[in-house]
Amino acid sequence: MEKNDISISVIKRLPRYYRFLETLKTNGIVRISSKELAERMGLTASQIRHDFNCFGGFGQQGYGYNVPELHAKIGEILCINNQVKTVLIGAGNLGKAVSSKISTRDSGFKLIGIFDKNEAISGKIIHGVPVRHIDYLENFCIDNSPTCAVICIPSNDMKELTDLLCRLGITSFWNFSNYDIAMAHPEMLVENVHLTDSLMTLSYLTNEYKENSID
Amino acid sequence: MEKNDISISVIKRLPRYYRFLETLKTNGIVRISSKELAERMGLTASQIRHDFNCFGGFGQQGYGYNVPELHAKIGEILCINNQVKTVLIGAGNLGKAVSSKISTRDSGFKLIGIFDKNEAISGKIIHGVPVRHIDYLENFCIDNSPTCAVICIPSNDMKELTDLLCRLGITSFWNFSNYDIAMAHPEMLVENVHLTDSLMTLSYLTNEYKENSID
DNA sequence: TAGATTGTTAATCGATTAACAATC
DNA sequence: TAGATTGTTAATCGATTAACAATC
Repeated sequence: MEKNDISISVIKRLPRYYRFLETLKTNGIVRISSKELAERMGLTASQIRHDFNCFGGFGQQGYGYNVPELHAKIGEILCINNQVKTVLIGAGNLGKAVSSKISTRDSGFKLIGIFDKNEAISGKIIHGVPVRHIDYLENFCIDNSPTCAVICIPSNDMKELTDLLCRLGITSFWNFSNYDIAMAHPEMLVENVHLTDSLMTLSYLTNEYKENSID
Repeated sequence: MEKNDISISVIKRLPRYYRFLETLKTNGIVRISSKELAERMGLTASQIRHDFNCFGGFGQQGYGYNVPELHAKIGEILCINNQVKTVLIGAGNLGKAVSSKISTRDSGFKLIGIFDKNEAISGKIIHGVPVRHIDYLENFCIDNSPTCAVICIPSNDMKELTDLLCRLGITSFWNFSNYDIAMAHPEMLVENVHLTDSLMTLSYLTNEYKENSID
């Protein structure tokens, strides 16, 4: 099976496998069976074997999986060691919080520019990168060719901004705004983090739970 | 069909419907058909009718759906007007960013306490709520009975913290840490926001996309 | 070899889509 | 009434789980 055939539901589970295997590795655990991993992660052994098999059998019958090997393999699939050039738009609290995730070693991304419309914070250094005024975004992109943009500003004026970024060579977005980039630019890769949607879902579940408790 | 029978995949779509209908309402649009809504949202008309029908038919044959009515109905299902008493643990950049989401009118939650282990920021006011030292958490919960906790601190020491919060009457978590609360406390409601997982998924997709472009 | 555990196919389950009768 | 569009059932599609032969 080709790498490109891994279904999106499997891909969404890879980061959790990766993190979990990292913990096992740190604790010096070298081998694990699908059964034990399933118990620890709250999945079925069947699903784990099915998932791992999507990208080539790395287990050994009668033994299980080699933890460091599997961990490295998943990291490779996730391209954790790449350094995709990335710009951050918006240096408020959310932007600052998010910048530390991008700047983590092995994030797969390299933060090369930060932009904000607030002139008062221009020149401030965040994770080694100076904040520039948003007016410098266009020239910066022409000079440095980032391919990923992280959006940490409100949805107003997002149409102009994303149109500009797409023209300037951005191909993927980590989007924290409610603006629907994927609808406006179907050719772009967009990973959305909709905090308000997540909170609304929790609201629904919390209240449903209460109702059920009463019965 | 009972409210409790709405499947999780439908629930996850409700906030987006809600936001979309809000925009339509703001623009003075009163009626919309499943067909048009589908085109605008990038879904199928069939799915929209199926989804809306889960919580009772609110459309009218030959007419479509009444926007303000549907918007209000979904808000009601999401319990957007509730005021679930909530404490925030961690007042760093992420905590501050997240506190503004909780404090939004119609979030369904009410921020009543903020806690941090950094004594230097004790007494600072965020969205009208003072930051307290984490040592005061226990007594605060005994006095004020919050039922939801928002976790914006690293995963270390999370076991002790979540054990404490569960003992103190917390029943739902908005979890930004990598600690697996749901595995440790299966009886809790947990909505996870795993930023690193989201970024890793984007890393995979970005690199897969590049490979395909070359071919 | 015997026991353990994978890889892989088939069966099941659930979610999405298609179709169309009901009805505004 | 005729046209439009829903509500709802059936068909399809895809993801998860079960089963077991392969094999370490």
